[in-house]
Amino acid sequence: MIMPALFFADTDEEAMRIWLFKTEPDTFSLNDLRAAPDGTSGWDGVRNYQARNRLRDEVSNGDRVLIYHSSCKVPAIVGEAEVVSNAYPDPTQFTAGHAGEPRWYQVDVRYHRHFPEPLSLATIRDHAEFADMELVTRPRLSIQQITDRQYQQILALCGIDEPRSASGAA
DNA sequence: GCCAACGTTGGC
DNA sequence: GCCAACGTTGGC
Repeated sequence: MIMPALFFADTDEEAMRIWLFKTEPDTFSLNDLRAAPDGTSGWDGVRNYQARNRLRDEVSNGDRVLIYHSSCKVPAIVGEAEVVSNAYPDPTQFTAGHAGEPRWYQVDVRYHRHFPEPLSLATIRDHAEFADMELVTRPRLSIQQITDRQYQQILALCGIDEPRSASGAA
């Protein structure tokens, strides 16, 4: 049997990925995550198939997550967290006495930091280099991918002077 | 609160 | 499997 190279690339290397998770701060904010026990909470309530597929198949323990506040006064990237579990069934999908094959998944995330300067959606739209960010091109997707380059640019705009190395390779 | 864009559902 | 109707998202 021949395994496609991509199979190994995805499963062997486990390169750290960078994501952007959207949340409505009125419901669950970065402050709420910080205040959670251990600064850790399950990221539940994702009810979109593409977002679900990413959570289940691509998001993995150790990945980095930018937290974006939506549906609020100043929609913005406000800080950062990290993924501290692999995907598991979202328990909020099961109503009492109605368990079954899980359809929705979640991961656990742990608070890392607020950024000194939140990066507003308006500012992101003003920067041509962010034109291909999913926040711009697919604004409704709740689990978004961030490239390494975008990540470095975002950190700089958010007032982070000495970003952690974004990948294992220096 | 409005409304455009988008995702999902369900009849055929 | 098409597509109209409907529901949701989320910026403004």
